[in-house]
Amino acid sequence: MAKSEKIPEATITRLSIYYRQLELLEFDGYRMVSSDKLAWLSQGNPAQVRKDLGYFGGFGVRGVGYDVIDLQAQIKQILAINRDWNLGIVGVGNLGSALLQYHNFSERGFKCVAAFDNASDKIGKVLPSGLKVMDIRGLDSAIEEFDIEIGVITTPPSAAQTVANLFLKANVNAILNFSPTRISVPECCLVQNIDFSVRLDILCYKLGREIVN
Amino acid sequence: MAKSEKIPEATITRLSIYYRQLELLEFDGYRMVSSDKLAWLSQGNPAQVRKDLGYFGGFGVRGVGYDVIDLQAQIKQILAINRDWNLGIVGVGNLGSALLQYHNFSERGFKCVAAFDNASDKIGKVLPSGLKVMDIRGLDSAIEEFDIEIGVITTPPSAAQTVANLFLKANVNAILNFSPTRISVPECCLVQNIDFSVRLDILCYKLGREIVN
DNA sequence: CATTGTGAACTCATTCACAGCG
DNA sequence: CGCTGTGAATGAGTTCACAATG
Repeated sequence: MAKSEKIPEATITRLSIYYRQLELLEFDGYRMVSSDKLAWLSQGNPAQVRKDLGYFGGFGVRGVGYDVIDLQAQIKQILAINRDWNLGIVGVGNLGSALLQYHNFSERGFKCVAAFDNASDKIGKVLPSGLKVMDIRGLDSAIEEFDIEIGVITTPPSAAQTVANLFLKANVNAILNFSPTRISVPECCLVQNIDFSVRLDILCYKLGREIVN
Repeated sequence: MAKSEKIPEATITRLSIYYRQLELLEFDGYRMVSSDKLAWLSQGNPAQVRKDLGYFGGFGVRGVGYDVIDLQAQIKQILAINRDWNLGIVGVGNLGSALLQYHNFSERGFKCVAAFDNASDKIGKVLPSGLKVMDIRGLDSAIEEFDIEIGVITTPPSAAQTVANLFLKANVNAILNFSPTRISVPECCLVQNIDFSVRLDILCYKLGREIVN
């Protein structure tokens, strides 16, 4: 019952996954779902589903399950995705460009409101979305103007720390870092790393083991 | 000493990160590094560094540290990234196209050797890399021809499971899944998910908490 | 009576602390 | 003497098992 126990980050990850399954369930016309079914769909364990949800309150009905619509609303509220968030992307290379057009972001309320680069041949270019690439030197004022809340780094690794510092100076203290390096930031700043090659390395490690064994 | 203890996946993740720092250390001219320094660079704990490395053998010299070059070689061997791996990418949208040109992959020995889509306006198109987009219906034979070992899914979520099944049928049992959905595969198949919006949801959750508290 | 909610048990991962060694 | 390697201690996260209940 919303006891302020420490909540594992893995729980938050799973809530996000449950949420997606709930969308599909609603689409398929389900009104209620059991922890058993939700766990199965999310490739998890029913006890875990109940415990995860239990951290935030008793959303279920004993003997029946969880209301598909209601639980979506609850999770949206918990994850604070019941509103839009403004993203600013730094680094308009291949990956940055892809993210700027990525439907999955806009559909889910993540709005790319500004794009920055330091290369003169990119600055001023108008992207397919209609957004004009801005000079990184204007980051500070743009953050205020566009109310950017989350910074996205899609630069080469050598520039990542510099960009992070710029975000920090401009009071953006949530960063999604796609560059394959760890940036160092003060306690107050939230970072999520998405490092493709670490993921590939893990696959290779396991593939390597398999072949050996 | 290579005791076949169970090794945490987190250890593998960290090895990948240590490896990157070792590259930088070598570049900066360092010959030796202590667990203390490597931990600091990798934003971890020195005891953890030693334990992680200890799972695979005693690579260090007491009183001195680890040889920067030698440790790189050891980690490459452990992660099985001391050779190239062939990737096949399915879904030549924004993200897929970005990955196909992503330098970080090719530099690290991950070779995109084939690209597939099901949209007739994409099939046959020649990508900047020189690769020609193939019809997904030719996946099976292409996998053999190009010796594809790792399948990359960059399709919309609705197609992800279908693509995964195609990979499985063609005996590709390592998948990097960028679609924001969980695919279900048999035990023998390795999957790594890279789900951008889950990462963003985590940031939002924490941002939401901060504002409240 | 099926299914939730949750303390207790358990499993897995991290950190400590120090013996071992170059 | 300094730093590694590692068993032991701690801490975190998951699963069990069952009482509570609509």
